[in-house]
Amino acid sequence: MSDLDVHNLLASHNLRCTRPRVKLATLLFADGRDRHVTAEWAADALAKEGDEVALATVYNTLNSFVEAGLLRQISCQEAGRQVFDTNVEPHHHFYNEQTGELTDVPQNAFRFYKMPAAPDGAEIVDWQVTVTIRPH
Amino acid sequence: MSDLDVHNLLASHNLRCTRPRVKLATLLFADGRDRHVTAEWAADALAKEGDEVALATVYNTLNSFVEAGLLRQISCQEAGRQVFDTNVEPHHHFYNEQTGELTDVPQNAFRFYKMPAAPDGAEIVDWQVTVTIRPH
DNA sequence: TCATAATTTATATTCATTCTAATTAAAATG
DNA sequence: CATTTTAATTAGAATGAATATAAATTATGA
Ligand SMILES: [Mn+2]
Ligand SMILES: [Mn+2]
Ligand SMILES: [Zn+2]
Ligand SMILES: [Zn+2]
Repeated sequence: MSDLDVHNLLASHNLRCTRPRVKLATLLFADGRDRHVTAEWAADALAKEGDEVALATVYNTLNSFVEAGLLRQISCQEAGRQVFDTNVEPHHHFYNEQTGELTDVPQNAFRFYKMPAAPDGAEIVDWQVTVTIRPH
Repeated sequence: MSDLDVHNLLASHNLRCTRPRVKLATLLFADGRDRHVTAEWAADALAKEGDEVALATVYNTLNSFVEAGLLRQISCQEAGRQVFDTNVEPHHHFYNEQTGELTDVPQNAFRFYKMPAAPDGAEIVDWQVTVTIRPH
């Protein structure tokens, strides 16, 4: 993903093109890989490249990205810290209980022939599976 | 669940029978209902009954109950606070996105004919589904 | 270029949770 | 029952993640 692509990505999501946003968008989206990151991880990764960004700005930016639909906030495992997922499509996760690492599982890796009905007065809007795995 | 039952429950899990533990065990297990509670909720509930217990003790006790297998710690939704589940059997959850409320879904409410294989070098130890629901 | 509104940032603040260390209480022992 | 031992409780301090504040900076477009 080129500088221009990052610029377009931000612009097309109504996000002003600022240094912290360009750096973070490049870090998170440039290679198209799925990532599950914390604010601290992102701040450290930028710092290692010499691109210091205030931690408050990292939080602000990640939250803006969520609001813009570029990131999704996930809250499975590791209670106590927010994790941001670069994959905003519906999908599931492997959770490695040794390392805490999350890995994507495609939506269609599960096929159910029985699902619970929604409780009265409610509708199902989403479902996601967390598969806990253990290295052996 | 009588006082004696609570005493036996604690004793059989190698937990000394202290006032905070009796109060919390009664609050959480006496009526056999499934509950998903935070430490703060439990502390408030005890205080309302006139059974003040220090918040640190509530945390200590809930964590002891988890270690003893009386509670399970769940970490879906509402990142930033621990939720303790009185149902320690494998099961799934409805998550009401309006209220944040969690409701149990029995393990057998899902039947699948396709599940992902575990990644190389790992085995699947557990899987759980969070079904997000919205009142309509 | 200039004006305006948005963003960044250092810092303070909030909130959930854990830690510390002194006190209290439960169980075990004689 | 009295004593000893060991574990649990607690107030208050400390930690750590995340947000709020408010002053300085910057992006954008007029
Ligand atoms: Mn993912
Ligand atoms: Mn449950
Ligand atoms: Zn740009
Ligand atoms: Zn008892």
